Amino acid sequence: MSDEINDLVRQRIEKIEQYRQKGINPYPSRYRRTHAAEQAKGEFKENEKPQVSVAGRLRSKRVMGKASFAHLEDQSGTVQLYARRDDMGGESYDLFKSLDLGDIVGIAGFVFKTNQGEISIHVEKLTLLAKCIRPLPSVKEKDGVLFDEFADREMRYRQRYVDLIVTPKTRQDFIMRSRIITGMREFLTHRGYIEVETPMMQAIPGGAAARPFITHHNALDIDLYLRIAPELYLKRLLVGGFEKVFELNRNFRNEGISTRHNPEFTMLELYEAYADYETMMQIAEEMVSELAAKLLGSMKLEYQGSMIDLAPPWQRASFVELIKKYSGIDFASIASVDEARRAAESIGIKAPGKMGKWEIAGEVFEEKVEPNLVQPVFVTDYPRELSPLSKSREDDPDFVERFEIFIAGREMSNAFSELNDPFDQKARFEDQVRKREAGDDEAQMMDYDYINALEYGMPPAGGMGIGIDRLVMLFVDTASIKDTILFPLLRPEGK
RNA sequence: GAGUCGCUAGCUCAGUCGGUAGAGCAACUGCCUUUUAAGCAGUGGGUCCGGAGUUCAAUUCUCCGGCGACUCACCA
Repeated sequence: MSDEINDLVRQRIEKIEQYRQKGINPYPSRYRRTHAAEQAKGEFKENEKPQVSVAGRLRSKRVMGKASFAHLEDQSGTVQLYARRDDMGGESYDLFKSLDLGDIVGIAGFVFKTNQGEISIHVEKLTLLAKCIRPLPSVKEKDGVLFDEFADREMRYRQRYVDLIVTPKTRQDFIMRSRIITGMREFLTHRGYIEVETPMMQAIPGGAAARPFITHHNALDIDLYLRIAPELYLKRLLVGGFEKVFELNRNFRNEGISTRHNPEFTMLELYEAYADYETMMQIAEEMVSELAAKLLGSMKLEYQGSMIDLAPPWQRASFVELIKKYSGIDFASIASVDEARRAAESIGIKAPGKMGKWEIAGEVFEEKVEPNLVQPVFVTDYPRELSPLSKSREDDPDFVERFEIFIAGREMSNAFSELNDPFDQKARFEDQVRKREAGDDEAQMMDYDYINALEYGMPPAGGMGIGIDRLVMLFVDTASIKDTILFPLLRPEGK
């Protein structure tokens, strides 16, 4: 708790003292309410006085002598309160007048309609439930327009609880996030998937190219890594005989923070035995478009000024052809690394010496292709060199059965037919180890136990990962990933 | 990690070509028994992010530092 005291806080603390002297407990243990605010309004009947009790936070107050209006807010919405001295008694009315914006109160009374036509609660009994001693940002609202909106982004992230109180969009966006996640669970469980939990602390961090966080287990005296992906554990479960599994939880990557990156982020990963990357495309299309239809009421949405149509089928285009289309470079007809480097440099893309041909192609893709991929598209057939866990194409082993989904210029998903050949997988790991030894600290580590698992036989399978935070960004039309994470990582405030 | 911008009352923001600051809302006092960004009258409230330097004088100028936003780099 902050020890910062200003006059406004002091005044409210003094009110608490006054309440206590009058025998009013400013923090009572419980209050039984009969209705949520929105529900209470639904009880209105002409010429009747339906009794309700509600509880919530006082968000506005208009005292007009011996009568007052206020708005009470709970999670369901807001309801206006009407308090009259003659109906509740002087002492109780004085308490009402002394309330501050932000106080949490219980209200018992009857539902009626004001002259202005707003269904309200006529207060008969007021109970203080929690005194708010810190002043809230004084956001006001008329016809859905906010005045003096709480705008300090730093404060909104650091004190998300305040942001949630005063910024309706923040509340709505996180409810949307919850619905998306719930919707995904339903979608997958209805298809026979089971949800599993695999280690977040791993001795060998695998399944992605990223720098991990390191932690230490004291009793075993070993270093452990926070997982960068659950992939290798989920595929061990395919070996074990679970045929449809998913995990929807956090990954941790020790990398930069940006509008699109938070060190801990939420990923859906799913794996299905006897399926392949084509199956994953169908699941992605169906799941995302169904969620949009259900939660947004439309498969079209506006994201940062662009109209995006999520209705299936989504466009499909190969990695190589997209690069050719947007950069003019045809990597399929380029034989040497030097030639690839010259081609990239000719369009202003740097290609450091240790990069291979397809890594250079990856750079060109990021630079020239990604920003153009506004409508949903499956980018297919990645080079094997960039895909150490994907199964090679049978007709062209230099490429793999893999796709990434791009929407609004962002990678939303990565999926492939899973590499289940232990010999091939071991060779790919060895290749990664060489890159690692050459200084690529994002190359993957050898995982002999994973190879061991594959040696028992993993059924052919399709798998997919979907970045949840980014998908939520799309659905709630926000430019920063921080607006989809309740408590994004910020540097601690120095004192 | 680099660059740009920002940090002034509880909140949203003005402002000071260097002479220690102002508005609206919020708060306090008074009036007001159907208001709703309520209204009217009055009052209080600030180490102007921190430190150092220049100066008679720094919130303002310079430098260093802190935190944030955005862009870039890394990445999903």
